[in-house]
Amino acid sequence: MVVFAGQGDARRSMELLWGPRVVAPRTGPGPKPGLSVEAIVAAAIEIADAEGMAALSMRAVGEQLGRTAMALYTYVPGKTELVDLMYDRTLGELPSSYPLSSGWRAAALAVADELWALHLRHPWLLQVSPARPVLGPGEFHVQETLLSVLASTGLPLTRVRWVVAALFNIVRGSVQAAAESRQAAAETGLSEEDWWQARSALLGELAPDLAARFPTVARLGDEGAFEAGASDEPYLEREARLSFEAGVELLLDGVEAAIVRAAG
Amino acid sequence: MVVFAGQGDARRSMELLWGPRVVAPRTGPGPKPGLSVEAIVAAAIEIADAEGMAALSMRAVGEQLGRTAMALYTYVPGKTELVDLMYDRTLGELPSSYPLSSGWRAAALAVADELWALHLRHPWLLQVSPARPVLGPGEFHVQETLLSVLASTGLPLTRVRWVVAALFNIVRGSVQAAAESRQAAAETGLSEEDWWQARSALLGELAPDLAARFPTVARLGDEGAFEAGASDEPYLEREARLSFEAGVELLLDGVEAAIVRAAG
DNA sequence: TACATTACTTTAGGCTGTAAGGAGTCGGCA
DNA sequence: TGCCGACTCCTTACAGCCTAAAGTAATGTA
Repeated sequence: MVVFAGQGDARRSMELLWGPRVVAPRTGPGPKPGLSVEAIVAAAIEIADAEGMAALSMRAVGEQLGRTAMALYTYVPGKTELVDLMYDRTLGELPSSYPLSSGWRAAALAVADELWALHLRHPWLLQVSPARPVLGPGEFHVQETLLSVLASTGLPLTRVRWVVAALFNIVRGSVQAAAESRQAAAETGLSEEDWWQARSALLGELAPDLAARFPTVARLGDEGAFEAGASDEPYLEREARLSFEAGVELLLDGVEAAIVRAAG
Repeated sequence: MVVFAGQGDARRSMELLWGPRVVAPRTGPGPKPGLSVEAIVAAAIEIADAEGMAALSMRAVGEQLGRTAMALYTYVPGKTELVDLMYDRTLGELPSSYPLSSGWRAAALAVADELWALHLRHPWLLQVSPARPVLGPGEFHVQETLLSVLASTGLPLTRVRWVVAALFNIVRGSVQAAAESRQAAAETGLSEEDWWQARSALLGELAPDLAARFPTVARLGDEGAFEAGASDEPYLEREARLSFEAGVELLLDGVEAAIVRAAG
């Protein structure tokens, strides 16, 4: 049940994460490798993007590559490590240069936007990190990017670190809502409005005292917060995006306050 | 593969979430129920608390109650619904009254602390909500609590909503790091320092150009950000707690700025 | 040509959630 | 009293999962 991640496994993982991505062709006996770690990771990412993390099985990845599941174990120690690789490689996609010419705030917003888009392209990322930190180049790359942009505020790095953490959490949290909304719509076939309508009908029936028990939530509903609005964007998804934008702005306001305080 | 959550299932779920928790003793033929939904949920929570979400199987829950896995299906439609119930019941644990006499900021900090503690007591909560919103009383309770406290800032409710979302995300994100740290230590038996030491040794060996590639991260390391410090608290866990506190403060600073802006 | 080495497959075992059908228990009615 | 029907709980079974172990085929070197 409990897997002890021994020294050997840790080394192997780190080698895969940090090692060269194009392996020099082996010289010596034995058949030529038909696959590669990178090909396997790419196939796995493709599956997770298209069908979600639940559909990601070793069999499925093998099939995608015209092999059996067990063939993958020649290249990758196990599924855990494969997922770690997927995660880290994908984080590495984040663009790295953000001009500071328009100020740190604009740059920070740009990184946040890219991070949001990255997570929305690969929503399965959100199901990965419940594991411990992967410590791969991709993860470092994201940290470096965020840290360097926010270090330009002039705040001490030890404080910038917390800003980065909070920003990352806000992005992850809000994009999660958006991703869920997409997935729910795709899986059930129900449009979001239909789903919501069915649910609120049920709520009204099974919890008639809702407004009395949760007055503030009810008031929020009364103020039309949950209306679909005119845009075509699915409502939960728009909701999530707005929450993301507002959260980031709030946080950056807090950073600005900290800068003023430090200067004053 | 794809499960269509039809109308019937939705109704059943909502009934379980919102229905009475002590069921009136049935009158009529048939053996008396030996279990109850609440007993099953409690057993499941116990297992998840003690051994993590991965150890939560229908068989395990049944065993805990002296039954087989299939016995549970008399009370609960399936594992998904059971997890939803666990999630919602646990959120319902959040204390609900936070005096505003010391100001909204103190109250907001208090809620955040309780929410943090709640998640740390039940770290599996973090693996649940990748599903769509449960819409149970516990979830509403948390929303109501946060909303009502932050509504006392005087900001319009539609803006308070984003504050709540951001706050929730910061709590969840930072507590995740703390929970992971605990779990890793428990599973590997390695103390955190040992684990970290082994990893940084590997990093130094496999990625010797780390400082050049990620200068800001390296600078952070140089400034002693990753030192253990004097306290007994495990370092990653302390790190997570500090990140939580700093993130919340930053956010509330942002809220304060918004209040000033609205007033001025 | 024989051998060592490697890629890949097949087989198998122990998990998982849950569908299906059967056994046993009880309340109410004839 | 006897039986029916409802109900709880069980056993069995199946499809899927990850992966250990062993077997097969292909390849380069001695």
